[in-house]
Amino acid sequence: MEAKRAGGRTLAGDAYEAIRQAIRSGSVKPGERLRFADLQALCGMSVTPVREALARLTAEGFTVLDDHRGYSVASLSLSELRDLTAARQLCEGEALRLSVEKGDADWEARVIAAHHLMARIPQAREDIPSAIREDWEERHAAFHAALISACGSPILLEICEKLFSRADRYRRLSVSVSAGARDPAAEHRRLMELALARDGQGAGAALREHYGRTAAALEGFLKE
Amino acid sequence: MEAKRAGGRTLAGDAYEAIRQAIRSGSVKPGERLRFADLQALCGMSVTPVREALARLTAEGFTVLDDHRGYSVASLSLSELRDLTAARQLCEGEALRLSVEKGDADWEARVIAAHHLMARIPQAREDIPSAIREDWEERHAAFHAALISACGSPILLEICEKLFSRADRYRRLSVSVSAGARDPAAEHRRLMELALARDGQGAGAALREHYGRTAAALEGFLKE
DNA sequence: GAGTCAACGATTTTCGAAAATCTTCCAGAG
DNA sequence: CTCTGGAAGATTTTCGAAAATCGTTGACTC
Repeated sequence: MEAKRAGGRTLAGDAYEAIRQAIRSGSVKPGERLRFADLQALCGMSVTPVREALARLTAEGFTVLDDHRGYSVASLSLSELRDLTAARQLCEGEALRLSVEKGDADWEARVIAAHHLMARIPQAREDIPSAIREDWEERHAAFHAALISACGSPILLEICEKLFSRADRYRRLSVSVSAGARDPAAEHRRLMELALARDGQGAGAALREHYGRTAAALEGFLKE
Repeated sequence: MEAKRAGGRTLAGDAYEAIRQAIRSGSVKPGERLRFADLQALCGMSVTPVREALARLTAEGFTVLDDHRGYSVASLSLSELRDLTAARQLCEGEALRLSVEKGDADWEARVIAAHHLMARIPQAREDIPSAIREDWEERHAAFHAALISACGSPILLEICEKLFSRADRYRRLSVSVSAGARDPAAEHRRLMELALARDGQGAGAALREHYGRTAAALEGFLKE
């Protein structure tokens, strides 16, 4: 959704990555308050770039701002998970349908390549089977992005990307809760096959079901 | 989508309002570069709150950021209008369908009240018929927000609000281009009647057509 | 004992200048 | 004449401290 930072263009970009990583990995917990003093120590910089990073994270739903009370990590809840799932089913389902309809041979190649990269490595870490592998998560995001990449709507793509990254923390929970109970590899393969077979309706339905299962695996594990 | 600022909670909030207003009113043009020196003079404050305001505006699509080259006003284009229209038809159409399905008597009252307030004043200014009245635009936004307010999905509401405000600049153009050619009052009334009659499909279709007409009125007027 | 209010401590928010970066422009070589 | 190199100027980005604000504590009144 924004300019890609190779890792050192601006300090604000670095701070964004660092804080985002701290939130995703769980080293700062949902609902926890984020003090500027701590974040400055963590990122090794002054307050200004940290402030800009938090502004971006807030726009993406990772943090929340209370005037004069500062920022804190957004909470996780069952109701937000349901809401997020429904929104993703609507937006990404439609984007996939459009993409299947409009995609050319380049798009097919992108989908196949992304799927191959993702299928090549296991989802969970070998040392901690309840934890997700960072590189798998990256390739997983790339696969879903590739699927909808031919939809022709930058705005829809931006919405989908935001929703996808916002669902990231729930996805991690899902892996640790339902380790081995599902077969995500099969679901992804089926998704790809339907898309390449130009079955837009079927692919959309499979995607919605795919997301529905992830959400269902977390029902009962989250309160409220 | 964020905490409401009564007008003086933080300077950053004031800067956000001021710059947003400058962009919407057209006193800074699409594509134009926004220098911090100018904005500081405009807002009467230091660089820090201006920077935060621009971060928020960028998240909402009003401005764009190039690393080390600063911010500039987002351009208008025919392709973005089409994209925006399609996204709004998808998201707001679904939100309206859900709202009609779930809305209670309070929701009905909110819709009727919001429509009454909007219908009570003319859309265009009396002195400059090609310019939109600020208070009408406010009530127009409130009416559309009321229609979908019972959809039960905070995330979908946030997306719709962002898309609606992002379409604001196109809407102003539409008024100046097609002054008198359409009858938006009738469209709004029909929309309300279908919603109150609990015709979710019909209301959704009417909304999509409503947006389609606004977009069509601008075809040929925008290049690219 | 309950309630009010002022002062304190912690934290955010803002400032004004310094540092870093990009763009432009001009001189000099090929 | 065109292209490369580099210094000057303009602008963004970052810093460290000052100002403003919020929550709390504790004394004081009723």
